[in-house]
Amino acid sequence: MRLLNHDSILAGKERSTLYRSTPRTRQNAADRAASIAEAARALLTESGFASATVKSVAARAGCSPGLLYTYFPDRAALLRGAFAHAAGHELAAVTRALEEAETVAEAASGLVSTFISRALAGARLADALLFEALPADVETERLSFRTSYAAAIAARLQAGVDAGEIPEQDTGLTARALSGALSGCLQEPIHDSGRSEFSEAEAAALIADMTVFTHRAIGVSP
Amino acid sequence: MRLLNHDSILAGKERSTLYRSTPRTRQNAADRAASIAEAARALLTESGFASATVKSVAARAGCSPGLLYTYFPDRAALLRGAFAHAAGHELAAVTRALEEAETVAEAASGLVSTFISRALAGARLADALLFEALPADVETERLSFRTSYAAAIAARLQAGVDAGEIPEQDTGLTARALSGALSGCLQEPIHDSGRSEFSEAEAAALIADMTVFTHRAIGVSP
Amino acid sequence: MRLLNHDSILAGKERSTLYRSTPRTRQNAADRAASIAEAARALLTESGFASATVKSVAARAGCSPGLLYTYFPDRAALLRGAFAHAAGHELAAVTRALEEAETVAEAASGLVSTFISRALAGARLADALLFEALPADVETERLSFRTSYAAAIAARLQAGVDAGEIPEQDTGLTARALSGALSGCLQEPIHDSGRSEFSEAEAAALIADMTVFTHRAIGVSP
Amino acid sequence: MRLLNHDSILAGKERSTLYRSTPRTRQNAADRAASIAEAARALLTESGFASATVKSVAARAGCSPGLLYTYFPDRAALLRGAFAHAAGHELAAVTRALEEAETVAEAASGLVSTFISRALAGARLADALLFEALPADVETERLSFRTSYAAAIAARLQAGVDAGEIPEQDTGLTARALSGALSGCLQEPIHDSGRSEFSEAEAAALIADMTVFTHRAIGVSP
DNA sequence: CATGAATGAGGTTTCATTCAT
DNA sequence: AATGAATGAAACCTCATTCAT
Repeated sequence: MRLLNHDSILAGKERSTLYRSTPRTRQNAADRAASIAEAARALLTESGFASATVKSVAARAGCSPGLLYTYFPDRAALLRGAFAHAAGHELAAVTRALEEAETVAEAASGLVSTFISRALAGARLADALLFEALPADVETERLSFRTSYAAAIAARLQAGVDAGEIPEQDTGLTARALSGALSGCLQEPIHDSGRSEFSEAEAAALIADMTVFTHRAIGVSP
Repeated sequence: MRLLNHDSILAGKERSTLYRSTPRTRQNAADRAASIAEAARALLTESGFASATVKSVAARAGCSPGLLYTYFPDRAALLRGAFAHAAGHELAAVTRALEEAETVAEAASGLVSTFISRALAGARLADALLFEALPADVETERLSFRTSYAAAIAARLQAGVDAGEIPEQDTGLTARALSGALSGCLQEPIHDSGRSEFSEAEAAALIADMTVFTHRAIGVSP
Repeated sequence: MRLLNHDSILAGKERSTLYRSTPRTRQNAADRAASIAEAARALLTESGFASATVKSVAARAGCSPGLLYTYFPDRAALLRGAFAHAAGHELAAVTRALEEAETVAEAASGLVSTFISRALAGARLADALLFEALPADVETERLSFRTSYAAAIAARLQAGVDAGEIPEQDTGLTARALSGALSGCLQEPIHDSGRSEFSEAEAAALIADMTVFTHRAIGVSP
Repeated sequence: MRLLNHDSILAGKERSTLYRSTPRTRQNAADRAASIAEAARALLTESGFASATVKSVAARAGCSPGLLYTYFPDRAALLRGAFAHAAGHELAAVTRALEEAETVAEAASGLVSTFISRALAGARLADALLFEALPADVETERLSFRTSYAAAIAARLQAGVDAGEIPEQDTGLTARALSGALSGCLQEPIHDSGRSEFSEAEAAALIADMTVFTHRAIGVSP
């Protein structure tokens, strides 16, 4: 499966440096970059993008604002990096769930339960990833991740179609619709309600209903 | 059916500055407010929210920046008003399509074809309403409209359930998922592709596929 | 006794008018001007100068902002007028007390008790007149009234000197000092404490102490 | 003697922007803050508060407008700081004069001569500190300094009372009245006359007369 | 006389980014 | 490699004043 290379964002800019690039140097640099991205991610998760100013990210990462520009070309790249860092975990979990399933029906179940249960378990992060206002420069990253989700889903659906498990369809379209549907069904509990804790029962009910929706939508025979 | 009262947003602020409220006065005021909201909407549609500064909106509306504050309490309210102005039309069209249909299957078809055909016909506006980054103050309005869409859809679905046309289900959840699915299926053509013109054939194909998706998802028997 | 002509401020600007100036016209005009000044005074008393915008004064006076400029050349004149309107009453009361007294000692007592008791009785107004920040254009009026107070006091003191009741002194200087002292002794109760109600006992104590201060300061033999 | 801590105003805001606080860093920061406050003070003295815009203060201090906000949280704090910077010197001089005197009579003389001679020597500054219109945000600082003057005077008077040098009295009240009297006696020469140069003889005469006033007022036996 | 919508200058404030050290 | 003080462009918003009606 081919994904958009979100990781490239984390690479930041080409670092012109006076120092020869030794393994030690590179390791330190990677550590720094990671600790900065991690600091940004933590701020996002805790209080949203508005609080993630360059200064506050630097403070959180324990370094100066200036140093940050050694690792990221500008603020947008930093925030995209932080977004990708967090969203990448989610995408990986969903991708794993899709790949582990034997049938397309199981894959759909796995997709729904993985997506929803992780979102409810980390509601604050999910809110940031799915619903919060983003700077225009970062919104592109969100849309790019939606595309990646759709691609992962489409690939699995296509395998299902090829295996005759589900009807012929534009699997790309179905996948984009499903990706949107999963997001749409979470707005009320995660964003509107303002809650951040959810019981197992709530999660189970939501997952059950959305699984039915998804199975029907892709044409799994009951 | 009860919708969130988005129109109230257009009312702007309490106009304590108007000393006496004559019909003539009110009409002029309403005209001005509408022309300002329209200018903002045009700017959004053409070049996104970032370009909609108070100054540029005023210039576009042919008045001074200060006058905006007679009709809107602050910039966020102005932009919310512009968003609501545009989004309200779309919501009304969709609501009409839902209400005119006799069966729930027809309602679903109407929903899908109305939503998609209007979006493809006004792709730039649809992009602004559905995908572009919004200031945090305005994003709330987008989410509020999503809720209104879901409410309109849920009401029609529930009627279908009550009439025995579709299976028992949490119609609120199904509606939110569908609302998200419709949005999700448009990202690629409307936002990612960068195109703003679409052929009838393209629209028809998309509508056809999404209608199948929707009918399956809500459980309309084939 | 000659006072600065504070009333001239109330005259506002020369009113060029298309109408012949009949007695009726003049009366109406005077009424309007007075009602506007009164509205401004009321706003000052209730909520200070910051709240006395041209618009709010007009609203309070039941007329349009534009009309206000028929009677006052600009906002500063309006506020000076309102200040003079209120301060003039106080000055008149003090002047009366000074003039009614037979001896300079009684005059001093009358000055102190009139000034303080009126200030405590109308603490909100006194705060505005004595302590609140004023626009630079209006502050001149406050200083001008201080001069008028000093002039009234000086005249009475000079009579006392001439009558041999108190020692030779620069009565102008003594008067200015006393005027400042009266203001100074009220800052704590009227402004700092934030209170607006004072018991008779409090007033009596303050008056008693300040009377002693004043008698000593001007040299009334005990 | 406990004074209100006006110096805290100069501290500006919590400088959370300074990452590590080294002695070198602190000294530089203090220098900058002082140079900005000094620029503001100079502007006030020369042309009043209205001219002390953030931009002009920055220009005078030789830095950018934005930098001011590193040292002061907002414009009002900056102006309060500048006011306190200047007023603090005056208060310190007066306090010193009060403390150096052996008897309460000498203290009163020292108070009067210090206050008046310094005011006449720096008439433009004195005008700004005592009489000029101030923004509401800064006027609070002026009133706070009046309170501090009164406190310093009251403490010395109370010592005089305790030593039996002057009669029993509410020394707090007497002090507030004296503080007001000193201010009141300077309005004519410093503000109304528009002059900024005064001869030794003028100063001596004013001081002599006010010393008599003050001695009488507090009850020093002749 | 009276209205009140319209003007528009100008101030404060934020924060991503740079660069001398 | 690291610092963090300094920059400076923009944006929002207020409100005294005017003028067409």
